[in-house]
Amino acid sequence: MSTGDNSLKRESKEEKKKVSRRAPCCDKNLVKRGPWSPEEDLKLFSFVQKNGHENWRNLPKQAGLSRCGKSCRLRWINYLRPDVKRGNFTIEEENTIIQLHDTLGNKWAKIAAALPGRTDNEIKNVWNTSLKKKLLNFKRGAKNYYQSKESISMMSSTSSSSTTTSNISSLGKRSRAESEHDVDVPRGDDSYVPKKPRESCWDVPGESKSNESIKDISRNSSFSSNNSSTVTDNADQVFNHAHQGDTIRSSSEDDRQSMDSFFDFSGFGIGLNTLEEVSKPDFIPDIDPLEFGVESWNMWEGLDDTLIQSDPVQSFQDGFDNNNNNEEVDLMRWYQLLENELGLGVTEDQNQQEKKSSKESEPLTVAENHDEIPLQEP
DNA sequence: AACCATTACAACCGCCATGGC
DNA sequence: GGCCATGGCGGTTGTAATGGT
Repeated sequence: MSTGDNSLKRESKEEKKKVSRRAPCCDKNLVKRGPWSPEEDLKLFSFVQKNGHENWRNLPKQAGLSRCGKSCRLRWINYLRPDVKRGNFTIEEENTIIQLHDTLGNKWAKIAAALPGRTDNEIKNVWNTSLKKKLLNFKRGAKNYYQSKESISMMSSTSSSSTTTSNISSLGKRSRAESEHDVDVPRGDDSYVPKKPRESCWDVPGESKSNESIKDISRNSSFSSNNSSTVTDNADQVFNHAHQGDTIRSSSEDDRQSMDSFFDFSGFGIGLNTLEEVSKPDFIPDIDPLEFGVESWNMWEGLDDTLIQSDPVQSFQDGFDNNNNNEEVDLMRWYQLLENELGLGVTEDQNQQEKKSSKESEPLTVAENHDEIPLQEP
């Protein structure tokens, strides 16, 4: 076959492709785009409540909206639908997302199916803007922790000399260059702290997002009634109510913040195979945080933040030195659990031996080396 | 106060799956 | 089986809000 034939064939194929290419669902010049106004929300909400949504393509026309049907559908599903749960994600929900993402990948719709009231879009956003980074920090922390731990073991077993100090530093510390080459971490440092989430235009002052949204109003005021006047009246009520809008602090903000501090170890955590975009050094233990379950996460959350965030190695050592403190005992147990999970476990006997040998040889204690093993960049 | 960087989230885009004809 | 319309999904973008300097 000649090259001319080939080009003809290719052209006809492309032509066919061009011809068969579906026309856009709506004329972008004729439909409105961008953020939805309260009036539009009101129209859509009222219409769907009254008539349902059998055909999204025709809906805008029937509802008096100059929007693409697809846009209406999205707005309804992601925002106006009565059973959409607003507000911040709970720890349990975030844990579920992490678990499911680990097994399903970016199957947001499937993940959303496991979280009633949450939309795939919302979950996707939370993952991309928050959870992914938190887990990244968590993972990075594991690296620091185990590096530090490793260096302590080395010191103990070799009756370290003064030269060890610098070794510890180099092992435990992440260089600036290293930090700056990390993937997807804002500001190139280790201190990612999510900002306060933005409030929706429908949020009501003094109420949580989830308490007094348009959806709840609809539920509480017989919005589902077939009586059109009732629908309209209630829709007006929604409209008026919603536009008292002012920024508020959601009731679950505390949950969010505690979760943030929970995750924001800024250098303490565990490996995750869910973050495929993160290049993993071989020596980083790659365990699945999902193994811990909600109870374990909650236990973490219950721990003193300073214990977790300031210096896990210190905490680790303190655990041996002060077993009377329940929290520290728990922490110690958790570390052991973690180590066992990682297959890097230091057994109880080894711990005792290590402690003993370290006392005998009197190396620099972790406490003394505190400044030498910074887990956070200043 | 102004500017800039960053974040969170709503919305859009394009592709794919499905079902009816 | 092919075509078409529609809905669903995941990736990406746009932008308001926020915080830091």
